[in-house]
Amino acid sequence: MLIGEYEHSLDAKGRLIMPVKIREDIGEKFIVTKGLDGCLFGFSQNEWSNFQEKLKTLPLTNKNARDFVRFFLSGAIECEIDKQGRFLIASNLREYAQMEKEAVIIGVGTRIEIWNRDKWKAYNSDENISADEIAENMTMLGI
Amino acid sequence: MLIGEYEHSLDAKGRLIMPVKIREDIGEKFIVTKGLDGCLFGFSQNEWSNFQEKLKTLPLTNKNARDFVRFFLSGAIECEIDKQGRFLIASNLREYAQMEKEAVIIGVGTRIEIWNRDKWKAYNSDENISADEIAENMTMLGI
DNA sequence: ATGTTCATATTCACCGATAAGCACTTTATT
DNA sequence: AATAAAGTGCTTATCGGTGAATATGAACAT
Repeated sequence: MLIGEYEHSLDAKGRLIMPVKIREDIGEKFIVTKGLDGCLFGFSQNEWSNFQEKLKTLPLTNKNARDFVRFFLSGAIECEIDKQGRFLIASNLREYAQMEKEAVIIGVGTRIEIWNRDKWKAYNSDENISADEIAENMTMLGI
Repeated sequence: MLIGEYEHSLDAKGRLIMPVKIREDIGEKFIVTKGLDGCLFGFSQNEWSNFQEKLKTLPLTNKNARDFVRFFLSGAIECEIDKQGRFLIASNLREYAQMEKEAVIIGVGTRIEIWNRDKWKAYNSDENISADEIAENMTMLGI
């Protein structure tokens, strides 16, 4: 189960440290894709396989399905954690998520998310996310 | 599994670099044909057989199906990757996909797609691809 | 407080992938 | 046969990815 929030910085070549506490769970090789709200998603090999299987079932003839599959697969890259615990974020993904220097990695159960630090702060502080609202939604979900 | 997005440029003769990460998967010889949404499709020999098999199952009595089959088969050409990792895109296919200089190759699971860079950017613009729709699809797939 | 260890940050050097230019070969056209 | 156009192959330069070395800083033990 991936949890926690970790702040780190990209080096000049666009590499990022994978926090030790996550490294074990996500594995040495993992998949990074474009995510929602301007972040990147990171999946362990296992989680990614599940996801892929589901994508395979979608029909080529349906435009909506093509869009969906293109979004995730074209945006996906396999990353490998090097001896020093870093991984390279491909330049198109860096661009998509507007990553420059300061980054935040958060654990979200089945995946991690990689954010531009400022965007993450904004996303949280913004009345975007209020604890009350979250609690309300939880009730709706029967938690 | 073919994934990722790679930006490269055609040389004066219409040749394109095949990204290293794709080269292995797609094989030295592969099939390029007209694709949907204005791009070109590229299949490994194996995936091309699968694809052909699927086309065969379509009912020839249906005009729509006949058109569909003709579209893919008539445009198909076998390409070979040269020692320097490039392949030539036949001129009729180049014309079809409006390839001039800047190209994008994306991996989409069982095939690659080759796009005119600008068309790909336009396709990915906000007006075309909405995060809400993607999120909705994710929910439907239980991701 | 001091020293030790481990995680993260930063810098540098090297190598391979790609871009670009050019020359040669083959095919088509006149 | 001469010329043009398209296709193929080689060479060089540049840039990004990769690995190594070192520095910084936090956590922990003595």
